[in-house]
Amino acid sequence: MDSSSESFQQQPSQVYPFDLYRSSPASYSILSPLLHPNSASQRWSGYRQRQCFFSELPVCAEVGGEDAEVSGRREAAGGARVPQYRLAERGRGVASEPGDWSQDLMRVKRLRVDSMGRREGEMGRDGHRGRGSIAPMTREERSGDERGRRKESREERQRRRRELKLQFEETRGRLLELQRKVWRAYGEQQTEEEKRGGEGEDDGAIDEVAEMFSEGEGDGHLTGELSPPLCSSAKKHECALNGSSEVFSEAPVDLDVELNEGGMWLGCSLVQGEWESAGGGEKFAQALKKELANVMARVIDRVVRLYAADPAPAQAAALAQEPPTSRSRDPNPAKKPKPGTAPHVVEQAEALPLVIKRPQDKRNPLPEDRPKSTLIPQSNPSLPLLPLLPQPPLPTLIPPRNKDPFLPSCAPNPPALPLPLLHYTMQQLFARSLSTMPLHKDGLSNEPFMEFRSHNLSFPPLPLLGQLNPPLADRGRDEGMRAGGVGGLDGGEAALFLGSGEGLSPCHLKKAKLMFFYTRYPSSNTLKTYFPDVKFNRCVTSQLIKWFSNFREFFYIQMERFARQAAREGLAATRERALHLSRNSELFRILNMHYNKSNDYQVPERFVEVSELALREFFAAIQSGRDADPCWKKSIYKIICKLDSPVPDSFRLPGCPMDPHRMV
DNA sequence: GGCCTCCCTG
DNA sequence: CAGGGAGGCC
Repeated sequence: MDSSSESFQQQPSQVYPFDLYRSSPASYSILSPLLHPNSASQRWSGYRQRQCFFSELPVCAEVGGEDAEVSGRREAAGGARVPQYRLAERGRGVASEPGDWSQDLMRVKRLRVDSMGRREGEMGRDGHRGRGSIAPMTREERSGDERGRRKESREERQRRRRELKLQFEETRGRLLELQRKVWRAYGEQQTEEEKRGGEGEDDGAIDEVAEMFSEGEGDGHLTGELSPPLCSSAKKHECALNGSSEVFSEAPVDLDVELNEGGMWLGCSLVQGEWESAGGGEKFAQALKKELANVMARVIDRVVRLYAADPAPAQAAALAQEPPTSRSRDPNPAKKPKPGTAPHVVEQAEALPLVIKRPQDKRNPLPEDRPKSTLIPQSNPSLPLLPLLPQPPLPTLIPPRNKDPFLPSCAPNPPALPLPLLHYTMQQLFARSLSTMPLHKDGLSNEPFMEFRSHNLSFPPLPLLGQLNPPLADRGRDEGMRAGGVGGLDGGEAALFLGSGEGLSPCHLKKAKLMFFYTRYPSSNTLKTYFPDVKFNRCVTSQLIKWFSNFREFFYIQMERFARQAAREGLAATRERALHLSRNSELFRILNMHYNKSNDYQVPERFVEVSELALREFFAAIQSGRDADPCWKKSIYKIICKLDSPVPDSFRLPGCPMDPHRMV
């Protein structure tokens, strides 16, 4: 198709676009780790490690007083327990990144020691100031009172800090939970993909996700080794944007130092002076709240945007994950169609009375052409998003695609739905299902849809729906069209998205139409073979048979119409031209429009031949006056029904086969 | 009778 | 495209 896969070949250094743990932990906000589950699983592992050993540490602020070495050992001990937490380690883990981890440990220790030193220094200064500013002999009593008050207020502050840290922990826990869900939803297969990525295959996908997440973000956090622990310029900007720059005018002290004993990371939203002073806790809480709100909004926004994004680049990225397959699309070389000769037909909505129909069905079923922006719901307009906060590099909150084989088998032509999830076409989902479907050995690799598969594999695994709303998603899978709803979808939308499993969907209709290119008279057994994802009963079978009956009807009507038109032509040359069915002819255009409305499948040459034969038969019958006989068409039907050709094996798979030549 | 197809109609 | 009637075939 194109060289898209090459364009996603990454240098090793590019594999981890966010490079989270090469920067000082102090350069990230408290939520940075939550936002950085890594585009690579090892980053996730690393993050989990940190989560482990940080959560193990006491929340109490006084931890900072403990011996750094002891603290280090505790960290190490926490780290040793990592494996049970690692979600995505599978074949990759700490061992693959021992350097980074130990470096991080050292950094943490160093920061902690710095913090202690700084604190002691300040306490010393305070004490000195106190001794110097208060006359030791003459104001002894007042000094005692003041000390008492100070002690009281300090205890109060410490109490507040503990409370705040507890709140921090709680919030962080929730975010972690959310992140885990998203991670599970989006798949934990990064490791496997990464392995293949060693051959440079899937870096593009990772990078694509990375790009998506880092888009519009400040790049200050992407700079490599050991960012300065204090506010970078970007962070100062962040402070300013947080409205705290004028309030916290002191030299900023990274709160990581203050808080990391509690297992938290916090950026430079606050400076130590304010934090320590009376009311600083309140400000701190406000700033924290703000940041949490921002980050939550962005997380949601990013997740939504990921699914709303135009699948094209994602597809391209995903292509690289699939082994290349043959470009030949027809098992029978004699029937191999010529590419690119069919006129483009504008996509239209279809009237599908028997098929589960939603009001949206009347709209354009292929939302690809719609502007992205309309597909991206603003998660919360009231929440400040990207512009308000120069963000740390956004993480691959959603890990790369899952290989979950248990996907709904049919992804119907998606109606234009507000939820970007439906942005993914049935073709994409169909292609996805390929990887897990048992296939006929012969011919499949030559199927058009196999080629499509090799070029279109970017879509989130449907288990995401299960994560978002497991019961409903399951219902959708189990009950097909009768799904009650998924996420923000209503029942029908969910059903359309989730595919069938039982009833017939627009996807099946489309597939049936494409099958008509090969077989005009399919037996019910044939239909069962080629609609494996349909639960056949009498009703469904008749409906499918009825579809083909309607297809034939339309076909023969057109043949008769054009045959009569040719018969009216006076000149033999004109007539001959009219009876030749080229891919540029009006008749072909009409047929293609009817059976291949989206024009994403190349009409097989065999169908063109059969159509022309039918046209000539009709013409001959009309010319000879046989059409006077009420049964004159039957002989033609007999001829045509013998011209059925085998349906490509790709149609045996659930979903809709796609012609790669049509892919843009 | 069951199934299939055609034909007509909406 | 669906519903339904008519006719043919097994």
